[in-house]
Amino acid sequence: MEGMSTKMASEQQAADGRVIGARARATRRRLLDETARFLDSNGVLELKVVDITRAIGTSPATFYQYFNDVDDAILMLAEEAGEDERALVEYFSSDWHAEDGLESALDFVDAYRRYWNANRGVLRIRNLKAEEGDRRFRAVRRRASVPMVEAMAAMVRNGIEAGRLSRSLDPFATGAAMLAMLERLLSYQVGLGRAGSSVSDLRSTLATVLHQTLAAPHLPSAGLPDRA
Amino acid sequence: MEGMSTKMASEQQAADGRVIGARARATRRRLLDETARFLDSNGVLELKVVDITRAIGTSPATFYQYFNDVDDAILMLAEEAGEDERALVEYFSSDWHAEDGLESALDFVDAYRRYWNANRGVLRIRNLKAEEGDRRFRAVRRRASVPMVEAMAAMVRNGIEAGRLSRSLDPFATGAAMLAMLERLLSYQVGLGRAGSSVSDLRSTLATVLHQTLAAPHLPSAGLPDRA
DNA sequence: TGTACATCAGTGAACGCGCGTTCACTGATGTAC
DNA sequence: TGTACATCAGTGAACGCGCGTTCACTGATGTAC
Repeated sequence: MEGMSTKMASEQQAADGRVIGARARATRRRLLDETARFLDSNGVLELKVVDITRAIGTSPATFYQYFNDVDDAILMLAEEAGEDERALVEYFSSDWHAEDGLESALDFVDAYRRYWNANRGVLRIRNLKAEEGDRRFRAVRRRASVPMVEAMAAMVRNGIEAGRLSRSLDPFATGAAMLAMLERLLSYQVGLGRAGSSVSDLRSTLATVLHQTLAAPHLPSAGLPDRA
Repeated sequence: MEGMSTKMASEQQAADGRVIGARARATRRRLLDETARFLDSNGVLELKVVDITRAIGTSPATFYQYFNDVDDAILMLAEEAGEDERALVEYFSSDWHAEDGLESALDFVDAYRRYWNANRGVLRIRNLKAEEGDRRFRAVRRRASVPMVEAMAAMVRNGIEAGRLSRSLDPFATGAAMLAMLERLLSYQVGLGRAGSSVSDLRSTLATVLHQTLAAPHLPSAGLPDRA
């Protein structure tokens, strides 16, 4: 349980602590990838070590050379996904108030969608476990999302100080709300399609909401009175 | 499988189709309630019929008199929750453009929070199953959320026609996005608390985002130019 | 360059727990007369 | 009002599948000389 250095532990050691070579590392990778594939297609509720290992033509015993149990493997996948998620902060370094601010928002939405689609199975279970109170998954999720939430919070803070945004927004909560919207809505997707909203409707809607919530541009008709 | 009238099936028959009396109905209720309690506290992943039945001092065999399996029970709980969810549309009948529009939004947020907290365990698994592709859970969720999403979509449609809202919003997708934000953010709650946003920050943030996205009031400083 | 030995990597086959599920039964409630 | 019988409701105890997990082993790769 103790004794693993957190950083990159996933790439250095077997479950018994022994250092592993290149061949072993490849096997471990295949196991992780296959686990992710199963999470994408079949879901958590019927995830079985036997299936995973058989699918890549290896034996269940092999799995236990690298992971203590399935959760262990999933946690590592979640950590990897987290690294990709953290990388998304870069999309908040451009100036969303500029003329082409909505473009920046669209770029971010697209990047987030790619990220989500590449990791949906893993993220689904990460979030479930986190919500069910698993401390390890809580921690992984927090580490992944805080940077992005903070970046959005900073924009809101600026906006409030500049008088562009309502003081009834809490910066951090606003960031979290925006992230929540993205996460959840992307997991709908299919259902939405049936209801008549295309992927591009979704895309521009998300970008618009993000943009106006975080950067408060003028609306096309800003300054019109509410209807009487 | 076939042959059950959808409406109120949960209150009329045992798993074998036999009509049941008052005593049986009470037992069934206790089973459902206990299932919900387990979903709240322990989560889906370790839900066991034996535990549920033992907790209310009855036998696993009893469970199977009323439900084909655990999913069956959960589906019924999800249907019940759905009825409560549908009832929330009423909060969109008041005029969110009125002077006290933000109050309307706050009322809705509070109601939604009560709803969510009363059903979090069930909703969590309903959404998970729906996302993993289970048709029955998909259907239950759709029936529950479409009315609310439609109500919000209608507000957006009005707003766009009146020139108050951006044309880059797709009405239905916007409604879905707002619902997504609520659902997901409420399941965070705990994590947010630790990060320094209180429940009341959360409340006013959600209400503000909803209000400005759906009803586009003037902002405190509407009409100011973007910063140069 | 070849041989012996050490270490790394992988696995077949079985064990056994835990749980879903069922069956044959007991007990409770209702009803006819 | 009491008794007999029918139906409803509940359950103890066991069966057995499916899966996680392990152990003792084989095969592959690396290294010393």
